Amino acid sequence: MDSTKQQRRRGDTRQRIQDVALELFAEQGYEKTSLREIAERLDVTKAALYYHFKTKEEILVSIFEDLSRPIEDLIAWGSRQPHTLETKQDIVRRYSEALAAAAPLFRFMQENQATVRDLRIGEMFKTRMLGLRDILIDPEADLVDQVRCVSALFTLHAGMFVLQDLEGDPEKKRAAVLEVATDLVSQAHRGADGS
Amino acid sequence: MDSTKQQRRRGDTRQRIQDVALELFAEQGYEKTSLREIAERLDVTKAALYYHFKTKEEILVSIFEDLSRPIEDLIAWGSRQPHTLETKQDIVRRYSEALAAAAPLFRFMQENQATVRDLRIGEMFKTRMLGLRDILIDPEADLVDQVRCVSALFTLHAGMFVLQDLEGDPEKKRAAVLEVATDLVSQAHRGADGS
Amino acid sequence: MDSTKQQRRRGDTRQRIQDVALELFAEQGYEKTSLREIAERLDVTKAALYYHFKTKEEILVSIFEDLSRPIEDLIAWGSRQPHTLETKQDIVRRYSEALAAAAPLFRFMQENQATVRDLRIGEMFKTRMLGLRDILIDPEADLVDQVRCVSALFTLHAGMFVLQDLEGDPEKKRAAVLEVATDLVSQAHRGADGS
Amino acid sequence: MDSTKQQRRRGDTRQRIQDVALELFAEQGYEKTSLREIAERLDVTKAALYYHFKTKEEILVSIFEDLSRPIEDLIAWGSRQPHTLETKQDIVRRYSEALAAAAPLFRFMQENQATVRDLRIGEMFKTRMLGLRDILIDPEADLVDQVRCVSALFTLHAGMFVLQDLEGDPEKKRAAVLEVATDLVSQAHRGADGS
DNA sequence: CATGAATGAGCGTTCATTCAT
DNA sequence: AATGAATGAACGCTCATTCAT
Repeated sequence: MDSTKQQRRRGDTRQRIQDVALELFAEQGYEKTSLREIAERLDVTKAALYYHFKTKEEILVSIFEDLSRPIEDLIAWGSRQPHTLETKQDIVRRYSEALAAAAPLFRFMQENQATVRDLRIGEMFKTRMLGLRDILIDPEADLVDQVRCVSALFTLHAGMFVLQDLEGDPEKKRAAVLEVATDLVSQAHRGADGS
Repeated sequence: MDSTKQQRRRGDTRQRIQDVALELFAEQGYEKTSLREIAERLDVTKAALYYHFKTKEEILVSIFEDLSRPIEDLIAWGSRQPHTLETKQDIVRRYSEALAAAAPLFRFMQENQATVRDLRIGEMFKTRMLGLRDILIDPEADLVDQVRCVSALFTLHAGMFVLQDLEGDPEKKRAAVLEVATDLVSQAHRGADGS
Repeated sequence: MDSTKQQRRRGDTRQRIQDVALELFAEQGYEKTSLREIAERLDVTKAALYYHFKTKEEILVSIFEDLSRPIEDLIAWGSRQPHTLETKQDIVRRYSEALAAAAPLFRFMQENQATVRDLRIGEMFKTRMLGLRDILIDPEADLVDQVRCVSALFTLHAGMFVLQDLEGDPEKKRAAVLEVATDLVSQAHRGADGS
Repeated sequence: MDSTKQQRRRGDTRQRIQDVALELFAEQGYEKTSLREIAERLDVTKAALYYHFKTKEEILVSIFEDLSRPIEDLIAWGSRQPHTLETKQDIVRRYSEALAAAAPLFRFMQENQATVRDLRIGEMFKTRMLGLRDILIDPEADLVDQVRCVSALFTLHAGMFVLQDLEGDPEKKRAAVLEVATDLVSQAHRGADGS
């Protein structure tokens, strides 16, 4: 008797809220996305959102926690490895994959920095980034080489979204971005090492 | 007879609005900065803002137009130069200077991309960026080299703000960022050219 | 346990908003009646109004639609009748009754023409009036007779409100107005027909 | 050296304000016409309006006083005449002319009754109307005949504007309206008289 | 598992008006 | 004869949030 739609909906409302919310957050920004809008798209009431999440911010936090777990794991793993070039290149490659897998979230993070900064996930994200940086950077390295590493990170982040405007096969673009990032990290490593 | 404060205020209110607005926009984001807040800081009423600007957006537009003029000029100049390596390096160096001169504005632009995207300055900014890109990139160059150029741009942008957290002399940091960016552009040029 | 007042309020807020709104709109005009005023009279917040209606205009539209339904029906009915004198007299009589039944609304419509003109109900109202006119007027009739019919309509409308200032039994006044209107329509019919 | 425009403007600003104001008041209504709008059309500042008039209401009052003088005179004249049918017919005819001469003002008065009611001109207008009514109506006349006279008045007023939508020569339409109004007054007179 | 009804705070904007110059 | 600069009050509207049912 139940429509398939209704059956599908049973029990997965929480997930559906997260999906729609992320979509809208990424598309329009956090502030400009209202709970009313999210609720309307899901064909539930605003109050229903509050059954599943305590606040608007909590919705975002839950999305962030769910989708950025692989990256957290990656960083945890990386911290325990020796700071060899191979490790660094590995990290860069895996990070590139992780970013691609959770692209909408990271697009959101990049485009809403001002907002995110004083939300709970702001601190979380910053901590992760610093963790990543510490894996890639040798603290006694040349300042220029340190910048190279940071630059590699930004290349991965921004590359993702800015290059979407460009023509061409997305996989090829990602490969190119990865190559440049790897290059930067390798140059930095050689600099620190080489003397 | 008049207090100095009052004298200072005569005639420069428009400028003072822009200053305070930019400060708050950069600090808290565009959406989270209310006109009430701006007005209170200036010790005028909200309505006074509307004497000088037609809308909230107009305040931002006026700031953008005033502060980004040097960059517009730079791009205009660059477009008329031959696409040699020297030109590119020159552009990168000058762009770095221009960014530093209007740092709060560009910090704002970077941290409020989602918001800015559907404001008038969104289009303006995008157009400028594409202009810059077209100066640095050779269209028939390798995809990887194209990414290098875009990466150089982002390094300049992001480097500015992320490296503020780091220890050390700001001028030295800017020099390091500039070096990495120049490097990237040079590598890209050689790639396109050399083969 | 609940106060009667509170019980009364449950579920009929929408209706109460319409009632108070119409009262104030008719008394002071649409523009000069603020949502704050309506809300205060009902002892709810402005935001509560927005739970029940999307905009201020929507409140008015809903009132109009609810109260002018009988007239819409009357016109629909009239359009399907033969254009005999009896039909016309019937329409006039019934229209007079319908106007009396929704007097505050029509008083409002008459006294706020400039405002109503660029609201959604402006068009609706105009359409209805033209429908009525087409029932009463024979298109090939003498211009003077056409005016008589329009005049009959205005007599009904205006009579309602202007004659309130006058002394005397309201029912008698309505009867007098109706007689004059019927007279005008009859004269017009004879003119068109007779010769 | 001066442009003709500027020369024309010398000294007649007050008049120009009235002209533009009436135009906008009639077109959009009193409330929806802001002083900013009037000032902009005249290419002066809002403050300039306040040099010539004390308040927004004063602008309207001055327009009303200037344009409705002929009607005031007409009523004054009428009050001193014997209440014969000829006088009444004369009044109706002359009133019709006067209305046509100041059409925008009377269109405004009709479409902004709710607003005008609590402005100074509200009282003035009402007084005039009652004066007119007292000329046309015999107090001991039948109620129906009294309604006929009021109806004649409304026919003149409304006819003016509603019939603009209709096809045909404006002068002919005015003549038709006048005929109906005269008719109504004559019938009323005969009724009162005849017995 | 969710809704219906409401709130309090705040927002961007507009308005008629004032007054020193 | 008019402007430049500002004000105070209000307005329509939206938002995240709450809570009894």
